[in-house]
Amino acid sequence: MIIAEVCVNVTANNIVQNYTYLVPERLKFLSLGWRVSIPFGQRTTDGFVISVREVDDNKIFPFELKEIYDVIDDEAWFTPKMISEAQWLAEFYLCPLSQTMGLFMPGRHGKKIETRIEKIYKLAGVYDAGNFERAKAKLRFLKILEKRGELRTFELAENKIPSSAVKSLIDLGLVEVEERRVLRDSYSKIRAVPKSFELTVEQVAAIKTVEKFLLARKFQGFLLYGVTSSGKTQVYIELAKITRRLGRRVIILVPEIALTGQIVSNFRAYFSDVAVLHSRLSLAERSDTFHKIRNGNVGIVIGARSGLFTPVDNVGLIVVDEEQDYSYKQENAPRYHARIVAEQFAKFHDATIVFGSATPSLETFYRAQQGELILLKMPQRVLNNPLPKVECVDMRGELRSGNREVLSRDLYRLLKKTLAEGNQAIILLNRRGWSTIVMCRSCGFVCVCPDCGLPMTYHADGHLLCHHCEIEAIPPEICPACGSKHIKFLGTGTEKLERALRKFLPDARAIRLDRDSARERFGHKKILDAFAKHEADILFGTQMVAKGHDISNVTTVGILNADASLSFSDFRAAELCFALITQAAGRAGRADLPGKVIVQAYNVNAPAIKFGCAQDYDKFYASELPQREEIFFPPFCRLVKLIVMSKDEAKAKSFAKEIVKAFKAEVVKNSATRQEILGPIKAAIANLRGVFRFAVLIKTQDLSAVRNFLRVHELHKRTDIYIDIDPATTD
DNA sequence: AGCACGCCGACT
DNA sequence: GTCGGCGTGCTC
Repeated sequence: MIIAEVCVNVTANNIVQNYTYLVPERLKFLSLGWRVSIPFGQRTTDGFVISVREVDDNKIFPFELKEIYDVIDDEAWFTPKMISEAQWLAEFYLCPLSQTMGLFMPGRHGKKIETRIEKIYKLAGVYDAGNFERAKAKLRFLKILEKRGELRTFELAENKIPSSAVKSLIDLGLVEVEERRVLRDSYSKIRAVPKSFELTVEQVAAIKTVEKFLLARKFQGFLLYGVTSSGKTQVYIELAKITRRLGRRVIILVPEIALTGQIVSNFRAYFSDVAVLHSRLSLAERSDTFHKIRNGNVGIVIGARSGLFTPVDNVGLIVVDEEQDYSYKQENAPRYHARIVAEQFAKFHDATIVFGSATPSLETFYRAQQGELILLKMPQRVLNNPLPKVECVDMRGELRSGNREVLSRDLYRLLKKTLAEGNQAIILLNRRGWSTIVMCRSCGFVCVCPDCGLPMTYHADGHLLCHHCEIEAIPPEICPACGSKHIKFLGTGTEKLERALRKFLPDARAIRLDRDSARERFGHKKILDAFAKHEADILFGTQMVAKGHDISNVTTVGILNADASLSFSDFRAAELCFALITQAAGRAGRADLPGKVIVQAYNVNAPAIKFGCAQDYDKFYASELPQREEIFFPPFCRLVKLIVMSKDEAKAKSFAKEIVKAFKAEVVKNSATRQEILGPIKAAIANLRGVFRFAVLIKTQDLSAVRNFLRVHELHKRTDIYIDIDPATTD
């Protein structure tokens, strides 16, 4: 008899092993990678075949074998490579295999996705026109087929050919039908023409260095550290060309959907076999794209972090663009970081990996300094565009001189000048909504989300909105805590900025780009396209405005509340702040139109602001690194965050304390390398829907020792703990 | 995760 | 006496 090891697709931390099923005779073609529907306990669910083998009919199992019901797809969904990658992910992130296998599917559960089939009609024999003198439609159909070779279903109507004519010609054997699968692809229309230009000396040098390793087909990592507009994309394209010439494939990762448009059209100008993958595609589209990749018809996969999880094989090059970007981190389980995963996958493929950034993460730059990654520098902008001039405005000074507005006087004047000259401006304010905090002036009460406890943002539509849970509430007129009427709306979001722009620059055409204004599918693209076509003078909004687009008329960039993020206790706050300023500033100016940037901040002496304004990454890095070393944080250690949950606050806390105690006794004491454990502290979201949450932070130089500890105590199997390896935040 | 089994409180 | 609360344990 034939039995199969099946990974059962139920999301439960305590189901870690695979289950054995009997393969019925009619499914004996089954092999590894097929998705199947199976009985499991009292219900039916889906599962993934991990292996199939023949065993003796008399073999007895310590449990009752059940039969696989059926297959889900028409072909094996997972390739062997996908399965081994999923297995590695499950080991690394300490989560069930079913969860990591799920990353490689278009939806959470294996559901058959209907394929779209179209019929192709072809001439099947020689016809005698004389027989069709009175059958005009039939004759027309035959003539078109003769001329064009084939006709597709939707073209029948265009040519006014009735289905009756088609049917009778098929019956006569003069026309044959072929069914062909249609592959849906909403990016198929994007195309661009290669621009003619010469590569810079730095670009050529970078390409030559990487080329050697591409040819050797050995794993090697690179950091392409190039200032904004230094032409990193063109380097990726040239490297992709080399990789394709070697017959190998390419994965390009970009942080967000908003970015993919630009890079997709850049690549489409050079390659015809580009597939695009990100989480906003429809299930059907994703499924079709997988089919195309599985059958080897794709040479280049461009995607957000989920672009890693496709059937693409024989990969020679992986690019992680804007590697410092935190949208590479998945916040829900499995909590992977695409930068880490990409590097491991590159090793599996003996591929070259290139991390690209103008403001590398401290982790990556440190690795380059240590020689783990080869550093490729591109300090010059293409066409020798000068970097824009950056001026920092101290908003405390503005306040003192009586300006309580959102815009400083300098920025206001600069905007007026920019518009008068017919140029465009970008303004970054990294908070959406109207007021970022609603507070009682009498007692200090702050309106918080009933679900997660984080402060709620007031929106211009009159609602309070939790930016974490998307829950809406009505702002109170009197304080629910003390009954006072002094409710104040504090802090500035993009909606309040919008009013300020309309008030002070009434003639300017300004469009807002944030999650609210770009909610619809391809919403970002519409707004950015409109701005690129100069249908607006000012583009303002959250960090989306700073990312991945080049608009040549932009001469002015304003960054408001640049230091707002510095008030968070997060150890990465300075790094994120610096990166955002540099990125936004990089949007300004071109060769004949020098750019100007105004950074508004309260704490103008903070290194992130100072070096951000100087656009000096090296100095920022030099000032930040020793501090990280002193407090023992990445890049000097790896972080593992545990969140312990319970409806009983005391229980959660005491359990978290037990973990800390055990870790100190078993790991910190016995380890040859440095390990620390902090906490428990109340998590940033201290209570989620009645469940109390405590955070424990492990700082380690030996991840596998930590993993081992968690496994020994079976903490990864528990439903009341979650484990986050390389977390984005520490609480 | 689900679903069943099991052991204690308030109802026709 | 039973209906149903959710704690515990298992699923090939």
